[in-house]
Amino acid sequence: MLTVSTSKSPPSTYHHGDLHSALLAAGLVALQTTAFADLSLRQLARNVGVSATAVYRHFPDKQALMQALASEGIDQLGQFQKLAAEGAANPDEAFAATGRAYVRFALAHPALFRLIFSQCEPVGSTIFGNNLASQMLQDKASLATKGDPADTQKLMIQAWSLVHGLAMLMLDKQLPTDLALIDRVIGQTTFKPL
Amino acid sequence: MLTVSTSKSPPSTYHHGDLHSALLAAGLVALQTTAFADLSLRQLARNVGVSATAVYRHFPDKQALMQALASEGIDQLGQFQKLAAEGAANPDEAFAATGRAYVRFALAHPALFRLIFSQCEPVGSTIFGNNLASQMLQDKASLATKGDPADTQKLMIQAWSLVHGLAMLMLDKQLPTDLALIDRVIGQTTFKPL
DNA sequence: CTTTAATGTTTCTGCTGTAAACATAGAGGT
DNA sequence: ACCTCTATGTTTACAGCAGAAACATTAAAG
Repeated sequence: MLTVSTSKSPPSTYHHGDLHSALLAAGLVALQTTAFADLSLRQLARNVGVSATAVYRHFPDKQALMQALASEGIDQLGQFQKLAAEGAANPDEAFAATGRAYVRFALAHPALFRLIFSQCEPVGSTIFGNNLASQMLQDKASLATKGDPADTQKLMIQAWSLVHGLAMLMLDKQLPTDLALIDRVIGQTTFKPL
Repeated sequence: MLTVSTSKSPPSTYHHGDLHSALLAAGLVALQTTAFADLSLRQLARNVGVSATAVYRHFPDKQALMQALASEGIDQLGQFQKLAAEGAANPDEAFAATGRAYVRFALAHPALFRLIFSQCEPVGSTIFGNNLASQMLQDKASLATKGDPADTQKLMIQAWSLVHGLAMLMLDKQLPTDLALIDRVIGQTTFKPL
C-alpha cells in the first residue's frame, strides 16, 4: 500500500527526495481524471516537477510504472471489499456485499479499475491471488456450497464473472450506471448454490 | 457488413479505387495479430500502400475508423451468435448457445472484441441495440420468464453480465482459457428464472 | 474538352516513449 | 576536512504517432 509521504519536502533541491512514491501518487491522482491509456510519463514527470527521463531511474519502462499503479489499485479494491463485507449481518450478505463493492469500486475509479486488468500478464498471478478479499470470499463460497470444492470454484467464478461483467458493461456505457440495478442483478438469490 | 472488394484493382494508379473498404479490411486483418491500442493509422496506410494522411479523406479521425471497425465487429459477433442459436434443439439450449458463442467469439477475436467495447459512447446505442442476436435473445428470455418484463430484463442483464465478465476475465488472463470452463459456468441452470 | 470536386501526396507541428551522455549531490572512507 | 563513488537527476536526440495545411492528380460532369 502506498503511503504518500506528506513528510519533509525540502524546498527544491537537485534531488527530489522520494520520486518513486511521488510518481505513484501523481499517477493515482491522474487516474482520477484521465483514462489510463492517456497517461503519459512526461505529463506525470511534469506534475511532479522533474525532467521526463528521470522516471527511468525508478521504473525500467512505462509498463513497470503501470504495473505498480495496478498493484496499488488491487490493494485498494481489496480493502474496499473487505470493509463492505465487515459491515454485513451474515455470511450470505457479506458475499453479496463484496460483489456490490466490486462494482461500486469500478464505477468510482474507472481508470484505475481498467488499469488493473490491462496489466494482466505482468502482474503475474490472478487478481484473486493478490486481492485482500479473496481468501475471505473463498471461505464464504465454500460455506455456501457446503464445502464441495468443485462447486465452490464454480460459484466463485460465476460470481466473479457476474460482477466483473456488470462493472465493465456499466463502465463501457452498455448498461446504465444505476446503483439499484446492481442490487437487482446481484441480489442474494444468484449466489445460492445451483 | 463489409464486403471485401476482391474485384478489380487496376495495377496501381494514383487513386486507390476503394480506399475506404481497403482500410477497414486492413484494420480487421491487423486486429487478428495486433492489440487494438497498437493499431496505427500510418501502419494501416502502409499496409494498403497509401500515404499516411490519405486516411483522412475517408475518416475524420482515428476514432471514426475505430468506430467503423467496431461496427463490423458487432455484426460479426451477432451473426456468430445467431448461427450458434440456430443449431440448438430448444429455446433453453439456444439461449445458452448464444452465451457460449459470445465468449468463444471473444476468445477467437480478442482485439476486435475489446475494440467493440472501447468504442462505447460514439457507437451510441448499446451493443444490444445493434446486435443481430439481441431481439432473438430477448424473445427467448421473455419466454423463460413467462413474459414478466421486469424479470425478463433482469435475466437478460444477468446473462449478459455473466458471459461478458467471463469473456473479459479470460481475455485478461485472470481465468484460464478453457472451453470446458465456459460450459460449466454458463450451464443451462444459470439461465432458469430466479 | 474543359472545369471541378474527390482523392491522393508532401510537408509540418507537437506529442509520445526511451536511449545515451553528462551533471550534481550526498554518503563513506581516508 | 577532503576526495571519490554512486544514486539520482538533466539535456539532448531519435523514431513513431495523430493530425493540419498546402499542393497534385485524376475521374466524372457540364
